[in-house]
Amino acid sequence: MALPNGDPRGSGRALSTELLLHRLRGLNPLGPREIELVLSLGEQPKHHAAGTTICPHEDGSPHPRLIIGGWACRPRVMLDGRRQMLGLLLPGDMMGDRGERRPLALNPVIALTPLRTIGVGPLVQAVRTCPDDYPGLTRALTAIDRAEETALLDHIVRLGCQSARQRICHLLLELYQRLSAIGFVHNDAYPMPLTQDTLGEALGLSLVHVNRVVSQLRRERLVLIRNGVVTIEDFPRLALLADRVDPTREGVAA
Amino acid sequence: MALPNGDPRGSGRALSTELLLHRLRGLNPLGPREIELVLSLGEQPKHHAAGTTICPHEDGSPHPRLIIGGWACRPRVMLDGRRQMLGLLLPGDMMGDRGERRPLALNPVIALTPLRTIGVGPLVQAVRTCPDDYPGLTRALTAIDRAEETALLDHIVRLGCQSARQRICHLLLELYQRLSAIGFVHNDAYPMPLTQDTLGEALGLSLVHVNRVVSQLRRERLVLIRNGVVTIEDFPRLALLADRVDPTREGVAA
DNA sequence: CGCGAGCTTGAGGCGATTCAACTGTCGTGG
DNA sequence: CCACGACAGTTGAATCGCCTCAAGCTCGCG
Repeated sequence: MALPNGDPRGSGRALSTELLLHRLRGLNPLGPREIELVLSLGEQPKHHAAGTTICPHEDGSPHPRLIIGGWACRPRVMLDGRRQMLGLLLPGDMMGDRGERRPLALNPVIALTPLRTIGVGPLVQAVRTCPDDYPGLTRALTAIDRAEETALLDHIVRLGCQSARQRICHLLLELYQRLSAIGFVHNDAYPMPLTQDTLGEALGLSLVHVNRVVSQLRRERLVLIRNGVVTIEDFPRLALLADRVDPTREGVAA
Repeated sequence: MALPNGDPRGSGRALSTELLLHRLRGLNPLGPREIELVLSLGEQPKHHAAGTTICPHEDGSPHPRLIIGGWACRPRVMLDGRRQMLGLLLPGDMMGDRGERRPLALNPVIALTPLRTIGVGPLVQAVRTCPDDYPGLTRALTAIDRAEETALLDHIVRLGCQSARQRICHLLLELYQRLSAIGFVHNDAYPMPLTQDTLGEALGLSLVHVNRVVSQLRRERLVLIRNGVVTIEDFPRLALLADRVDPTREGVAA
């Protein structure tokens, strides 16, 4: 059940395709032929150092890759040099060309931690040309697309009409849900390698203010962020404050 | 070349399919078979009063519709009753189901002006089942999808890291470009039926502040907004201020 | 040991919000 | 015909959230 953590070291091609398969099956059940296809691809995994730009999409189409381990972001750079994150990428997310439909894919992706990815070009290609042969994979890839856009919409809500407190809580809850789906949450806690600076770039806040709000949330025992680990301490209050209902967690609170 | 204006009255089925065809051809050249398909659909146009919610997507999938005339928006309602616009819809934009790929389509659409739409369910269906038969239409629909996501990304940039001044200018330029593509711009001016209130809901600003900034922009002779008409008075300065480069207008300035 | 990256804290200022009142312009009905 | 309300825009005053500048802190690491 538990998935190896995000550590990008410790590898082997076999393990990588296993991880890919695990992710896809988590999205949608796959038939034997589909499992066969995934495992037979043998696309070599790649490692990227933190800070590397991976997907500049200068000329041709960079083949789509799926993140196996580590975190990344999609920054948009403004004239004055400031950056606005369009989104955060976690294990199981995709980057690169997806058939001309996603301008999001044209934006650069930068590794925030050491990153491990695996090429899924042939897989995407196969599914695109004959989707009827791979119904489960088709739905799995569609689910990834959908999740990506859902994240964009949530991001707009945060930036558009929430206070710094709300934005931070809202994002932490989103991360909770996304990481929970891929087995990174244990005891209401999950790893969070983002610096407060990067958090600010994602949320449209200054480093200083992020710090103040985060430490206040800690004092109020709502969330605890320490040593790269986020611990949700009061789920109901947090969800209420952030104006975000977790669909997977209806009525869990006493 | 010029397109009839956004007035939703003045109708007839024939004219509506003509408009639909015009929009699609503006996106991508179509072959005779494709033109035939579009004109043969005969989907009845609908009128919606301003303020109407059109696409609540409660139960089944509301068939996709294309906007022929008028403006609409996609609001997301928060707990405290405030609204955040996820986007603005202009003539030529689409709403409703698009094959499970777009969570954006699940959000309600509300008419901001009297609105005229035409159903494109069969068309989308035909293109989806055998895209190879309608390459031009396929590309046209893809272009609509792409434009939608591009707008989302621009929206994030505005909300995330721009001042009120910049946000307003940035949005006005986006509208300029989108309306220009469908023939609504004449002499650097275009119709803009949004109230300052709605503008604020889109940009994450208060009505009062929108007003102040808009009137300052007017005093500085950058843009003029009056009687529902926006006139761009100083393009280069505006683009620089908004940190938005218009790809269709490179080097036009003296 | 000293350095750098990330985190923390204080002081001051600006941008945007809220509350409130006032204007102008419609369409409606007495 | 004018009174009326509804609606959009305008303006002022006070407040607050967040930003910037500026130091100082605490680690881990060469």
